[in-house]
Amino acid sequence: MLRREHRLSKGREYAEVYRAGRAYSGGPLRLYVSGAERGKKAGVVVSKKIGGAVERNRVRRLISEAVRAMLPEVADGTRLVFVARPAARGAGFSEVRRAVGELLDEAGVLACREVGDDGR
RNA sequence: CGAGUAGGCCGGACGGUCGCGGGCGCGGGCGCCGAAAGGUUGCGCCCGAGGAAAGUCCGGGCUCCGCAGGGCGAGGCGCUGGGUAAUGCCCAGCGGGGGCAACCCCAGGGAAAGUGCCACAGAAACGGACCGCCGGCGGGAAGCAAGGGUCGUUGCAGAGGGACGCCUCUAAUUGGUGGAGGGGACCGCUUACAGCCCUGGCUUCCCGUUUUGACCGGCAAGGGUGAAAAGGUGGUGCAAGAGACCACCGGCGGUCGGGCGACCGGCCGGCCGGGCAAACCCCGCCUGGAGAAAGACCAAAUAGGAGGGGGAUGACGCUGCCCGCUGAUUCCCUCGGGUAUGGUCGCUCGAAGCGUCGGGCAACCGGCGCUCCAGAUAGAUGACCGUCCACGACAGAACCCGGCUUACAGGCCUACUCAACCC
RNA sequence: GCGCCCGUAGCUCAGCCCGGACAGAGCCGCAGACUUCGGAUCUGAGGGUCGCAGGUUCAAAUCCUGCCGGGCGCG
Repeated sequence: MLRREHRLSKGREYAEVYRAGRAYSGGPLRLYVSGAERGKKAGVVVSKKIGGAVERNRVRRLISEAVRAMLPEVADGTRLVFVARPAARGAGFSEVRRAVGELLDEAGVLACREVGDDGR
């Protein structure tokens, strides 16, 4: 799980990303991206279509862990919302991490590449 | 060793690196976010989902409704005694049912308070009489008509269909067995007349010699129907019968004894009474409403507005109705706006857990000692690596407890029963 | 966190309250008739664990209890 300062906390913030942001889909996930003045925040949405509480927690934790590992590479002033699609049911960590990386790359939010590979 | 019954326990383990939520301690406030309230850091130590956290089916605590009131209604529960904060839960027993047994199952009050229902069949579904049996009213044989029953998933008959390596005739053939007629097991349809049995009647004959009608009276055993038929079985008895009487059994009433009680046992009386209350109902007991988005506090207030209607002749609320209580910048509807206005508390120490001693058959209760064991708020348990095994099921707290129900890979322990064999 | 409703033929529904013996209707599909063929029409047959499991009752789609699945509403 991300630190609290890097989480989206209000329903209003999610609605803002949905309304003003762009959407990208790939594999088991869908990503909404919008900008902000400062800070980096991300949220994860897993609906009941995925399964029971245990399975939903499992999917959300895998996504959070993948995002946490890549967060230093994300540009400042970014709002992210990941939505799990039905294919995410029962996915492994490596699969989720690859999907998160591809979506972030496609969205063009990995601005701090020049920092180097010590970012993780 | 095998088959089984009951109860209880565990729910992958260990180590390392990175990461998340909370508590405590120590650096110190600045800075930062915010309109404000308030929030936000680093290091160290400790803690961090379940037996069902689930379903939300019961019962409570807690909070608010001024109190938690009375009556009606509605709902729930229903053998007895106990346990408990309380229960529809648990324990011990009683009664009934099942199992060779250990043991298991049961919404298990009232059917002489009343109403209702019991299809079809049957005379009749609760105070009944169809066929019958007996008496009044002798017996036998033959015939005739009648009533009832049965045969009957049948026979005879009728029209139809019809297997067939069947029969006859015809001689039809474009590389292929035709056409016509007959026989025919069998199949369903129609017919319900006949046959057989029982009952009484009429006629004739014979014996006998008071009266005669498908009548009157008595009876409820038997037949038959049904899930169920008016206590059961056997006997006595009688015109035929019957708890009319007798024995045993079952039920009911009384009484005596045992038990706190449900109930059990003995004796006496006497035979009276179908089932359904998870049908209405009667009796007894229980239940005020809303729910953590409960509720309290802080900050900001153009985050509140417009129109219509009701309201001190009592709105709204406590409650579905009445009484009683409360007592108003309020309540209801429509339109447009907004999308929990922001934050802190409530928030985890509790009918708590573990150990031990004592009481109790047990559920459980009491004493003493020790322990602190999630508390998030878009919501904390994850990723990677290594080792081991039986290769990991069902499944995630959201105010808190006690139960019930449901889901579940695999494993362990204890007690008991039955059967076979060995000593 | 509360409250309510529904599961019956392939589909849409009756029947349930007040239990009774073949569980019905329409549509679709199938077969036959009509037609040169098809449509329409007519005729016929088939198709059901009444969501699941227990219980009450002589008897359960119907009554009771517990589950499963689906849907709706309130704050």
